[in-house]
Parts: sequence; structure tokens; C-alpha cells
Amino acid sequence: MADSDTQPSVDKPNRVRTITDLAKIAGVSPGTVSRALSGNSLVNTKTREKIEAIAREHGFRPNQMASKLRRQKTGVIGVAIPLGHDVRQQISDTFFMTLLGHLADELTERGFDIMLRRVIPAQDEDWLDRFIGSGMIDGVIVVGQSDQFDRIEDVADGYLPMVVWGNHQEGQRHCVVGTNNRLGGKLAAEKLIAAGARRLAFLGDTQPIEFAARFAGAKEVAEKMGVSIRALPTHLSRDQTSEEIAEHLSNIEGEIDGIFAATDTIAVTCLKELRDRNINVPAQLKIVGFDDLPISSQTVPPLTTVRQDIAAGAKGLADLLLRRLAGEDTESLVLPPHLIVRDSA
Amino acid sequence: MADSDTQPSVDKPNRVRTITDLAKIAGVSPGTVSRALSGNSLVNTKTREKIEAIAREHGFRPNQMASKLRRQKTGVIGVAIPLGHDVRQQISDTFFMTLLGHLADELTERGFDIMLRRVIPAQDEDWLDRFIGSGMIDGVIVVGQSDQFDRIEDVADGYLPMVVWGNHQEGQRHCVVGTNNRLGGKLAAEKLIAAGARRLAFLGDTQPIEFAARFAGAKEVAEKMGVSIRALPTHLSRDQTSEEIAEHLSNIEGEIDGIFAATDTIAVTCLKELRDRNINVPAQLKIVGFDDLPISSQTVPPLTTVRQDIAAGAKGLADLLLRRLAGEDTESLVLPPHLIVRDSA
DNA sequence: CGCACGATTGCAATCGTTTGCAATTTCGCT
DNA sequence: AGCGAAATTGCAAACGATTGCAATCGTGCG
Repeated sequence: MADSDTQPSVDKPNRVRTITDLAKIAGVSPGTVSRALSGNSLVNTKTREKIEAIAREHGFRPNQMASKLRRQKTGVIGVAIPLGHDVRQQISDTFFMTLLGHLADELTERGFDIMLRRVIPAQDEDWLDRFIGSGMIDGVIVVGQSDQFDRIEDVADGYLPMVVWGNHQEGQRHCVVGTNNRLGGKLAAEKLIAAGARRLAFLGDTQPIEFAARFAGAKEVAEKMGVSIRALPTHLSRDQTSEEIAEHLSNIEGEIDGIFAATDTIAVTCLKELRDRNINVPAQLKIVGFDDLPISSQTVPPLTTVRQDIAAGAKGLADLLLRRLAGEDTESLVLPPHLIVRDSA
Repeated sequence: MADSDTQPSVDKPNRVRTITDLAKIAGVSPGTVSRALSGNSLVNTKTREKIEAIAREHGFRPNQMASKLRRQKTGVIGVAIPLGHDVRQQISDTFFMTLLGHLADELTERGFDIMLRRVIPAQDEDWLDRFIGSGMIDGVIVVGQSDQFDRIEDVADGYLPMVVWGNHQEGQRHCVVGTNNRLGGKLAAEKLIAAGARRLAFLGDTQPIEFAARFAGAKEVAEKMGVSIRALPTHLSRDQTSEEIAEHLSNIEGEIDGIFAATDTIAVTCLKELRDRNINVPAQLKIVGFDDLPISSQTVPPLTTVRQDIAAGAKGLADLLLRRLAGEDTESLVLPPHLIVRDSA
């Protein structure tokens, strides 16, 4: 493809694009320019200043690709978001997006760039190997295990600089940061029961490992307390959710007096549906959510929920990854959930 | 730094890391391997299959850095989020995050990767040049003009593959995608007035260009209709917002009967504060928001708001950028806002 | 005045892949 | 069997920055 005039190389006759061009102008060798610009090695102060001046004047920036190729490191952290269970749970999902935001803040502060990759495992068998092996990133953060637990485990042995957001399981090999979901589930169930509920339901998909753990925790408490609990499966994408929840609510009308929602997003939708049906929360039905999203304090009634500390999670992910980048084999980090009592239970 | 044993090169004695290694095994030249793997050029089918087999067997992936360096294109789109007016408006802001999510979906679908960069212009004069000149990205999408309108304009002339999310101004040179904020402001004011409000207030920061346009639109309508309107400045970060809004509400108690919030996020917080004060919406005070975030339909009362079509915006950004990448000098895209009438006005 | 040593700088190989051009092989056809 | 065109493959020069090693410059000191 002849792209001779695609680039705006016309404005300045012979623009300084390479370190060699600059060297020619400065009357030194490329090596010296490289040293002067990278700052760390020994260059005569006068020479350095001259080179820096010329660089500034011509708006020169060393080509990162070449630099990275030569130095075999990129300064880029890959962030992969696998969309396993529910492809329609786009990455626009509130929780993930918030986590990503904090992650961006943390990593940027430490001088790393972020390469974002949304991946659909069903369509791309070895997404993780591909990402890692691409040579474009120094390390990878996987946000959410989705249904890819095994694949992640496979990779973990041979590749140190990887940290995963998700659930921790006894004896797993990959380094994970996440909330103690099981404990969170317990807190939720205990609260519902303490508030007087006796016939519980878990509202949400029980397939994803995190949600399964939440359900398991709740179930354990319920059984110990002699209270019934059942799962009402739901998808995550917004449009379906509403209808599914509506249907569930019709089915369980009067049979259930306490709902543990897998997610605040689900809980909020549920709250809305209940209001439409004139079911009073918490008098007739108690609800506890999970996440403590910003919305959750603004609902009517304000949502009682199990808080995940997203900021701390992001910080943990970044910290651990950086230590692994330095060669350390770190332990997983399991964060404690906190029950935030508001008015819905 | 001697990192001889940092890498796990021990597991497989002599791993296939380069195309040359693979070529040696296959008994062909590196060039042939490159052609076979890239798929597009002419290679004997049998040779290709053999090479592919060996590649698969050894889990070989061509080094992207080298490839990108040689081909002078990266397959990466930079997404910059300038945090100008309010550094504490972290990129975890709901609207931007949602836009980013859709953007990720769009670009990924078209085979591009995303390099995310959060940037604080106040701390980094030439963030945009640096990003563009880094050689790491083929094009850039700037999410939000913030207070960087001029800098963006400066760059626009010399650099084609850039598209910006934001407000469109008569005669500007950079390609922008965004909602017609002024029109949106008009719709909001018209609705408030139609609902019976006569003393309006605009709740939000009027500095950012998008918000200024919204306010201007509302003001135009208000003045034409002989209705008063005033601005109540607010910041964007959540913690401050609540208090600021509370203070404003105390000050204006009884003097205002219609609020146009710069953002749904602000509107939602405002709704909550009003509820705490037992001010009935919409009877005593009418509210219209802006954005139509997912939350907005779930509030009590559900929020009347001006909808921005985020998905369409993301698609527009991606489309235009790709056309610019191909050398076309595209026009800006201004999307129409839609008034979504619910119960708050 | 000559030598040695430290401070700078230049040289050239290297990172791993792509690709224009030329050489070689394969085939079809007469 | 022989010739030419078409199909494959090999060769080697890029892409642009980094860095170990060696060469050069300058200066202090005997």
C-alpha cells in the first residue's frame, strides 16, 4: 500500500523521527542521544542539555516499540476481562467498571500503562496464552474468573506475573485477590434471619464461582439455623434481569420473606419490581444485596448490603502484581466483607 | 541486572521463542515461517500446515513488539481520559465508565486492542503529544474535552486519527462525537416549565464545556419564556457532591421550584437529599437530569431525564476513528438528545 | 614532558519480525 | 524432452532504540 502522502510529513520538511536524525543534528552518535534522553547513564552535562534542547525543539519522542523490543519489557499491564457465563454481561457492568477505574488509577500512578482486553473464552480457546505470549505486556490482571478457573490454573504454574480478581479456593495455585464470598454470604443470611426472615431465597446465577460461594455461605447459615433457602437463577444482563426477576417474584409471592441478592444491581432491580407490586420492604420482604455500589445508598429504602472494598481490591491487585513482576511468589489476598446495615433488612 | 534464572526457561530445555527457532525446526527460512503464520501471503499449503503444526505444538506466538515495530502499526487504539476540572472525578465516574465499556466492545469487535490512559493535564503539559508520539498506538480517542479544548485543537491539524467525545462548537477543527448538549438543555428547561416550574436552577459545575452548553440551552429557553434561572455550582466527586447539594438545597428552600441537574448522578443524589428533607418531588420541586443512566429508571420517583445514547456514541467514535485511520477526513457527529419523561417532572 | 586514569563518546551488534527482490522449483504444454 | 510461466522459497535489509566494549579526550601528577 503506497501511503507516501498519508502521513503529514509535509508540514516540516525533514522531521526528526529517529534518534539517529537527532544525533545527526546534534553532531553526536545515536548512542549518546539514547543515553542523554534516557537520563540514567553518564553523559556530559553540556552534551545532555544540548540534546534535550534539540529534542524539545523538534518535539521528538523515542519510539516506544523499538525501545520495548530492545529492552524486552513494555511497561504495560494487561487487564483481561473474560466474559464467560453471560456474554451479554458486557464489560459495561458496574462492578467491573468501578474496579477497572480504581485499577487504572493505581497502575497509572505507578507508571504503568493499561492494555484492556475483553475476551470471550467460548470463541477463543487460548485467550490467556495469547495475551501473555503476545510480548506486549509485562504482566496480566484477570478481572473475574468467570468459568475459566481451570485455564487460569494451567497458566499459573509457568507464568509468575499474573494476579486474578475472584474467589479463593483451598489449594489453588494462582494468586487471587478478592472478597471472602462465603463469609459475605453468611453475613447476609444471618442478617436476614436476625431481621425475622424464615423462608429465604438467593436471587442470582449460581454458576459463577463467586456467586456459588456466596450462596454456599448463606446456605450453611440457613441450615444451621433451621431456615429454608432456595436459589432463583437469574442472568446478569440488565434487560433480561428485569423480566426474570419479575417472573420469580410472581412465583414466590408469599412463599418467601427474605431475599439475598447476588449483586446490588440485582437487588436494586428487585426493589423496583417489589415497589411496583406494592410489596413493602422490609415489612413484608427483607432484602440484602452484595457489593455496596454507590447506588445502593440512594435507593428507597436504602439497601442493606455486604460491602466489597473495591478500592482496596484494586490496590491489592496492583501491589501483588508489582511484587510478582519483581520475582516474588506472593500469597493470595482475601479481603473481609462488611455488612452495611441500611433499611431493606 | 543478571536475570538469568528469573524466567522459567528451565521447564523446556530450548523453547521456541523466535520465528527463527521455528524455521530451523521446520527446515525452512524465517521468511517462510512469517508468511505461513501471518496467513495472507502465498505459501505452499503443505508447508504452511507443517509450520502451523510445529507452532501449535510448541505454543509459539510471534513477538508483537517486533512485528509492530517492523510494520509500523500497532493495532492498538489509545483511549485517553483527561481529568481536568476535577481530579477527584476519578475515571470511575459512571458515565465515562459506561462509555468506555461500550467503546471496548466496539473496538475489540473490530480487532483492536485498547490502551487506557488516565491523564492529569495539570501535571503533564503535553500528555496528548506524548501519547500520540509514543509509537504505541495507531490512533487516539479522547474521552471528554475537560478543560483541554485548546490543546486538542492544536494537535488536530497535524494528526488525523483522533476522535474526541465531547461538545461540538461552531468551527472547531477536531473531530468530535457527542450529544447536542445545548438542545438537551433546552428540552430539560422546556419540560420543567411545561410541568409548572417558574424559578429554575441549574445544579452542577458550569465550567466544563459540555455542562456550560447544557446550561446555556436551558437559559435560552428560560429567558424566552420569562422564567428565572440560576446556576448552583457543584463538584463531581461523590463525597463532596452530597454536602454541596445539601447546602444548596438549604439555601434555596422555597425559592426554587425546578432543578435541572447537569448529570443523573447529581440528580440522584439530589433526589435523596430532598427525600431526607421531606420535600415532595415533583409536587413541590421538579427535577430533570441528564444522561439516562441505568439507575435513573430505578429511583423514587423515577427520574425524568435527557437521554444520551452512549452506545451510539461509542459506535460513532469507533466508526469515525477507523475511517480516519484509513485516511478520510471525517465530519463531527452530533447526536440528538431525547427527553425521557418519567415522574420527577 | 610523558604516562595513567577517569570521564565521555562512538561503534556495532542486537531485539524478532516483515517484505521486496531474486533464485529456485514445479508444472503445463507442445 | 524442452521451454516458459507460475508458484514457492530464501536472502538480507529494514524497523528504531539500547548497550557492552573499545576508542578517544582531557587532565593531574611524577
